[in-house]
Amino acid sequence: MQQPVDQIVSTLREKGLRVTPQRFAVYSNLLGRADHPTAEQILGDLNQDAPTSSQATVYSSLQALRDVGLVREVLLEEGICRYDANVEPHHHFRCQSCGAIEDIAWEQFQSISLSKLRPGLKVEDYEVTVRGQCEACVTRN
Amino acid sequence: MQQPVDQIVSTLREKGLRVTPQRFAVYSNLLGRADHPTAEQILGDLNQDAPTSSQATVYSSLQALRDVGLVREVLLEEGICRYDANVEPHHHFRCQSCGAIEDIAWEQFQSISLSKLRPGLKVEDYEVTVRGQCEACVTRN
DNA sequence: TCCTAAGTTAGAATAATTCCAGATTGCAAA
DNA sequence: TTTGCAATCTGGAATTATTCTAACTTAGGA
Repeated sequence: MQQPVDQIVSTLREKGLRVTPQRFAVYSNLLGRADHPTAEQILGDLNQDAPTSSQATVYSSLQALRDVGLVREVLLEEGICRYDANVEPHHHFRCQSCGAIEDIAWEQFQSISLSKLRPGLKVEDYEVTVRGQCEACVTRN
Repeated sequence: MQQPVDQIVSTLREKGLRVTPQRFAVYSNLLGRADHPTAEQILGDLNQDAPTSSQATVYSSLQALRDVGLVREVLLEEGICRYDANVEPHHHFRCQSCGAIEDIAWEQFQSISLSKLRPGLKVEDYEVTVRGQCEACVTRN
């Protein structure tokens, strides 16, 4: 998941975003983690050692990244908006016990047929959310 | 979708909830509409003519109803939590243009096979979210 | 190097939801 | 039918997540 600095910089440039230290840090942080953090968690991460970004900046960076399609939001819990730098189509699993979120490969549900949906609807995208218990929680109980 | 008063009352009782005018009103309102309102919309509805419920009560009623499985939340937009009294399994379609939300019958995606998911995961539930444009918006453009 | 539109900031504002502590009430049992 | 009380309701304050504002800073093209 780790990408070299140069590559991140050029990805941002390609999308027409100016590369600021804050914006770079937000995107880079998101690329470097497998979980799906909230804006708050990213902010905490970035400012862990020394203050580098204000909260308004983290929010606006995330919005900018989302607008150009480098980041997508993941809505699985009430009132909690998480972010994901993996924009390859994929689905999500959420553990009802511990809250852990895992990616599910797109191919899992490739069989889905949208053909029988009410005619007139123009489908652009779809996503499957699976809920249950993760391996750790299953064995624990 | 409209249910007789007695039936709503006994449904609530069966779930072990006390039947208060406020709780009844929230559930009844939700049963009577096809859309997926927010807590705020329900509150506005109930207090349209005369004040009947405080906002704290609407929130807590929704929580109580959700806890016993009479209502489920629908998370399709960032920061917006909607409620749905249709707890029969079904999926959702959301129009990216006008924001309209439609139910999709469960059978549409019954073909989904969860067998190939990472072993160890215990699946309890899943839901498909489809995004695109509704008929009205397609024809408008 | 300079210029300026884009980005950043702290702090205030807004919005959604929850908390609180006292008043009320549904309903089970007498 | 009354009664007792735990569950529920209430307004207002508190909390949390997010956005706005207006002044300051800066990335990067010319």
